[in-house]
Amino acid sequence: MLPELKLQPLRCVLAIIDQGGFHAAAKHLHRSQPAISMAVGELESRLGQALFEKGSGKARLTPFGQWCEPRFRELVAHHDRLSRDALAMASHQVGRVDIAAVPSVASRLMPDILASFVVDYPGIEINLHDGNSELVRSMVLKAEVDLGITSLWQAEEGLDFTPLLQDAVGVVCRDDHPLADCDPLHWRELSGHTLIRNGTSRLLEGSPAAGLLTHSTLYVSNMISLTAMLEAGIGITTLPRLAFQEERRRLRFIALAEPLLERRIGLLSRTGVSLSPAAQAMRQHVMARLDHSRSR
Amino acid sequence: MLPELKLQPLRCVLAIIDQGGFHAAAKHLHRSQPAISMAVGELESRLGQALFEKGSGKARLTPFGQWCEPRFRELVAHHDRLSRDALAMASHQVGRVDIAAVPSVASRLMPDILASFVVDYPGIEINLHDGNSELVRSMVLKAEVDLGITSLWQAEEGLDFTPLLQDAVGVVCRDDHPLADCDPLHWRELSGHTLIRNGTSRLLEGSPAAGLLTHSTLYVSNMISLTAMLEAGIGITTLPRLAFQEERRRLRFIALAEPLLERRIGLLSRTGVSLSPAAQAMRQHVMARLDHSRSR
DNA sequence: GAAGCAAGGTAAGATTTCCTGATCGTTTTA
DNA sequence: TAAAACGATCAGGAAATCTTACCTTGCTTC
Repeated sequence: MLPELKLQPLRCVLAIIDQGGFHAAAKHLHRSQPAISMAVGELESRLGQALFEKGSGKARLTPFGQWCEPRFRELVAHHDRLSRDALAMASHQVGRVDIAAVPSVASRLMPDILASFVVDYPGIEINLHDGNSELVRSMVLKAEVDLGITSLWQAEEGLDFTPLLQDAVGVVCRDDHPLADCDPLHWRELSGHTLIRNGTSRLLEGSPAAGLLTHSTLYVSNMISLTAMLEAGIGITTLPRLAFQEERRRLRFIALAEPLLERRIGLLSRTGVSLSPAAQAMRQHVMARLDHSRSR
Repeated sequence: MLPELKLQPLRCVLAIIDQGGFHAAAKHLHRSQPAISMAVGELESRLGQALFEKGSGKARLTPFGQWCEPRFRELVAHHDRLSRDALAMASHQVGRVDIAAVPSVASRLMPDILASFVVDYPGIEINLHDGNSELVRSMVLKAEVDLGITSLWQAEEGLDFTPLLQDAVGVVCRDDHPLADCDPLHWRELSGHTLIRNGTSRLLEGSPAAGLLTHSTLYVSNMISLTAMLEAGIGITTLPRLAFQEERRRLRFIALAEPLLERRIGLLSRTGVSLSPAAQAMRQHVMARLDHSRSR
């Protein structure tokens, strides 16, 4: 019913108009002149009306051609805009990526990573959320974010986990604490000290040190509160190294040698759906940066 | 640089989405399933990103595909709209035609002609101007109208004249005038009577009756004024039959037998530029109608 | 759990589309 | 009046595109 107006003949018509003739249009489009002639002829027969005046030496539009010209121009422009946008989207020049990361990663690793990312991909909009690993997991699962950076307790249906780095658990205490100079540290040396649990304490579960948790009566989830309590000398806590704020002068981080507890931090994404081009770029960038930083 | 997004593959993508699978889309588009597969594959490689998830049994969009879908739909819709509009324009279903006609034609012939035209072409907008033959000529020449219906004194560069009908000049007088019952009439019988000239009087120029004009001291261009003066018995005038308002009971039209003066009324259009589709339809319609009315 | 079915992908051949090079008629230019 | 430029036409060939036939995979069914 409707004739299919291919874009190439429309471009021919516009080129003839703009360049002022069939020959000029042919040169401009890198085609031979007969190709232009035939494309226009085909289009005209499809529409049932001539676009250019016949018989006269020069190429001049018919009234119908004049009516068509701006509309052809519009359609071609629309196509070109879409083509450009789609290509930009596909080639990671524009787009949007939503990431969720646990606070330690968000504050310690992401600044550098994102700083270099925005240099490489200045057109991509980035949204960074932070929350505990459970929140990150659920945001990825519900597709609220494209990527998560977190530790995963166990493999799960629908989630793909790519390990990035190992983060060793250690003890944090004030610099005047009796433990402050014991390095390396065995878990048994902790017994008898006041242990403040926090969101990462479940890393101890299943290890020989798990028993320490049962004797702890303090639980603080907020990192700022926790730091303040440690600085006040109220007790000690366990933290992965990445979660320890090194700029706290009065606090010490002492690696736990026995047992050696590590959380595996990695990239979390949904299986099944592939990533948006922007998210692909981000994923690749994160992996490259962390591989790079690990190797040096 | 920019990839050429052909419309057919875009239609394939939309059909797959709408029909829920490659096979269904193939049936819907009357193609074989591999054709769909290959078209999509071609498009994906052109964009550098997959539109559909690979490996899974069903056809599901990637995030990039979801981004593309509404845009593809828009572009295809834009194309279809243009295709439909252009076809409607080309096939005289819509459009606009501007006509100028001399008053006699505009009031005596055009009503019937336009009445049947709007039945055949309900979508075409018509603009009818009227004015004396000089104005009609100039409007056509300046492309202010597509067509003119008038008498033309002489052929002119840039104007194409197609005769439609002959309009005999006669004398108009009140029914109690001495000439009222003289039929046929010779121009010499007019001498001695008060002659009121009007816009059509120049038809007498170059004829044996031209001398009458020099003895006339009255000129009235407005037809209503002229009619009133004739009905008041002030004098007589000459008019083409078409310009004579037959519904004036007190006025008579007497054909001039010697000399037989006729104006040729015809279609005026510009040479060089072809007519808009709507004007083509109008031109054809006018010619058909007047041929028809002349033959009966 | 093997058979059957339906999904999409792949390969080879045929068809259509599209482009090129040569040539012609007409119009404009020198 | 000759020369040049423009657009149309034709035959041949290259490229895209479609079809038929067959394969692989995943799910259903008995």
